[in-house]
Amino acid sequence: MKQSQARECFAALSQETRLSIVRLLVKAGEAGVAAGAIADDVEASPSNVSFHLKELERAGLVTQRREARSIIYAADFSGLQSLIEFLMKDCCGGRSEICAPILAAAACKPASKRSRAHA
Amino acid sequence: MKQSQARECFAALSQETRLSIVRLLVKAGEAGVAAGAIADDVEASPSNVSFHLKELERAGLVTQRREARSIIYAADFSGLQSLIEFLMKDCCGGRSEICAPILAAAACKPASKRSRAHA
DNA sequence: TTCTCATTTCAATAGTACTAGAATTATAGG
DNA sequence: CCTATAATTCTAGTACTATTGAAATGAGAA
Repeated sequence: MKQSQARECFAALSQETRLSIVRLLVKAGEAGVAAGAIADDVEASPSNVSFHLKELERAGLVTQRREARSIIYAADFSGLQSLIEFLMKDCCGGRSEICAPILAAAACKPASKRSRAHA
Repeated sequence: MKQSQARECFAALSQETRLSIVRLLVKAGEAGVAAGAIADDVEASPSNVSFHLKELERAGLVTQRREARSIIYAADFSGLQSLIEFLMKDCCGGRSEICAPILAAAACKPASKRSRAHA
């Protein structure tokens, strides 16, 4: 990923409504969420959500597909991967004992912030 | 990390000069870089870099310490950790087979984009 | 103390992004 | 074909953010 593209991704994520949308879609996974349902969830007008979704798509963070009358949006996990990769690339001059725990902490946790799993 | 704070982080990273600074400091690791040297590296005026460093500090992405006449800035790796954690939290409804490879790909690679290590 | 270097603060300007509402396009059903 | 629904596009107004250069601050050296 080039720096200019990473910048666009961060810009996309720097806006309240858009960040809420991405978080919603990250939770939703591959199933995705229809545009209207997204607007309900983040409590914004349809036109406003449409504007932000286009922005997120341009940044490569979400994908869209039509399903009957609805348009379903889903997080683009490969885009997220590239972004994190870009941010941490060459970190610490390659001393992985510093950055390894950072990524370990980010590992997929099922709806609980604590490390003590209670599922 | 709260959403508002994550938003500030992304906003901080969404600006060309600031993103260059963070990448520089991520590479530099704990040793850090003096403000003046940062300005040279990213090719911006001292006052402009100072403005951006303050912004990055406010977001919790860099730390500063004084060393003689210079002020040394370093990446705040715990801040970066929290940010990635926030972005990927509860992802895919807990189906780690989807998000695990994302984080694996982001693992610390010593200055080479390819997986074939040649150090 | 006085001088010098490194960095920050300040004030003004210019550029960019966000929001809301009305009109438009696209799909499904009667 | 005509109506209803889902979503997007367009336009205009408002607010925020970045940049620049000059002046001020703070730390060390003579």
